[in-house]
Amino acid sequence: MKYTGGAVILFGGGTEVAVAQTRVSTREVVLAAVGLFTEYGFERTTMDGIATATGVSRRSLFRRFGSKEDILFSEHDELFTTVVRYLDASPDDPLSAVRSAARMVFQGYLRDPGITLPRYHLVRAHPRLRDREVAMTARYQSAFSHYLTERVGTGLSLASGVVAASVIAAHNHVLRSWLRDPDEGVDAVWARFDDAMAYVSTAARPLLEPGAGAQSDRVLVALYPSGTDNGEVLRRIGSALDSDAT
Amino acid sequence: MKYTGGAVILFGGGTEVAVAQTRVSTREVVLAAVGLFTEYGFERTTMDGIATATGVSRRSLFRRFGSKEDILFSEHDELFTTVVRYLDASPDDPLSAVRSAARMVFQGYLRDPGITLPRYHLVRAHPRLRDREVAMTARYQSAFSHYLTERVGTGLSLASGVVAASVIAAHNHVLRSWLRDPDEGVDAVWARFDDAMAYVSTAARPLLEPGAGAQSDRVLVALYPSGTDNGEVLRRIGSALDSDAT
DNA sequence: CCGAATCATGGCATTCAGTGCCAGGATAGG
DNA sequence: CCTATCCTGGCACTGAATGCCATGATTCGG
Repeated sequence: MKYTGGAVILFGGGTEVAVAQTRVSTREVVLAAVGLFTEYGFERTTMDGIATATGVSRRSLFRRFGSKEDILFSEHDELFTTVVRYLDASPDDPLSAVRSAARMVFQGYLRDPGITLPRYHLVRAHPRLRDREVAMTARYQSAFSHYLTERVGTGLSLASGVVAASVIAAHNHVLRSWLRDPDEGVDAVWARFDDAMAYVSTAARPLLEPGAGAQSDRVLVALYPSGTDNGEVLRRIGSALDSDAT
Repeated sequence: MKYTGGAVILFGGGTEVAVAQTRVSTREVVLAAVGLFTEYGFERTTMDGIATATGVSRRSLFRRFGSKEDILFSEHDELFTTVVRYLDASPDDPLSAVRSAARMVFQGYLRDPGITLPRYHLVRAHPRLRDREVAMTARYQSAFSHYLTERVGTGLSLASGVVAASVIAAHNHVLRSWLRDPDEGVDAVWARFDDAMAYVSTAARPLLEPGAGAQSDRVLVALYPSGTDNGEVLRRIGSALDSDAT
């Protein structure tokens, strides 16, 4: 055994410096792996390479992370469990809770650009990693959907699935734009995120209202320019109701 | 070389019968592989095993399918390209075209229960395969989203993403229920599928209307029980408009 | 009908991810 | 101080995936 504890690694220069400490933290390993991936490509980077670069044995890497891909997404997994716990403990209005949860996920990306940004470029380049990333967001979507179904009733499971998918889609929409252009100001990104969430919430709210699931109910959605006179709106809705009379 | 052409395989009895023909069809290989997977489990089934069971060499299996997982999802890939081609050639109302495309996907599952049903159980059992399945639906969602954005204008890209996600969610909702209980009548399944599509279309349509993207516009969503008198609906909407007056 | 070019196939060797097994050192607990 | 438990690393092995090459099949021009 060469190391009795952790190691701080400097790569890029090729020199490795090991410092005896407690143990190599997960974050250190992830950062080192991300660096190797972006420099040499994902598949051309071997677990042996990561092992020698971090000072953690190949065997221990597999034990702690499970697989080479899992190194890239390990902190993402932690975030997921955090978000799920948060949801389970949310007695609030379900839709608001889901919005907050989505906000936590978004925050998880913004908080750690040193990992999420290079990972984004890796994910774009390798279909395999892309699938993995997609699977992650699908896990969030599934968690949101189950949470909503549980809170608003099983009669609205379809609506819950649609709303969860919409929230995730809006989240990813803003997230991708930031990943493509991370130089945008943080405030501006958050503003666009909140706008997107408000947008999708407005559209989703009525779907989750009690009684909205019954097929015998009717939903009326009217859309009109902001300049339209209220009376004109009422006239149009009235005619729509007449033509839709049962 | 042992075989000059295709092979028809009977497994379960363990006997393999090879018949000289053109070449082992993709479908035959997939069915054989699915049989082995369900019988022995996915990871315990080796490519060597599939090779000997089908009469196709291990090397050719990799060449034709790419990987062990890809054998399971190969016909799914074909369907995807078909759907994308269909979308590209659809000059219709974009939302209707997406609905039709979703219908094609659903049909793709119902048409071939001999593959999709055992695959569903495999996917449920193995997280890795589940990720793969999720990635497939994400590809559809992405294709739908891009198609919608292209047709309704880039100003509605967020709306396109949300609508695509909603359509996929509704599709998957009905699909999963069928996969769980495939004994349900085909007509009933299609009825529920069409209901779900109508449901999500109704909610999605206004999001894609021209001008809906501008923030200065207002959207009014009214929800009321089916028994409500039209006049009462108008009164409620009128009061809502008054309280929302700019 | 035949020769040549192209392509698909199979066999072989190699790399590397992932796992089981075991030994040694660290740590906690009595 | 001794022991039980846990974490780590080394070793060996399976199997997926790929590159290379030879061979057989197919197609096409003559």
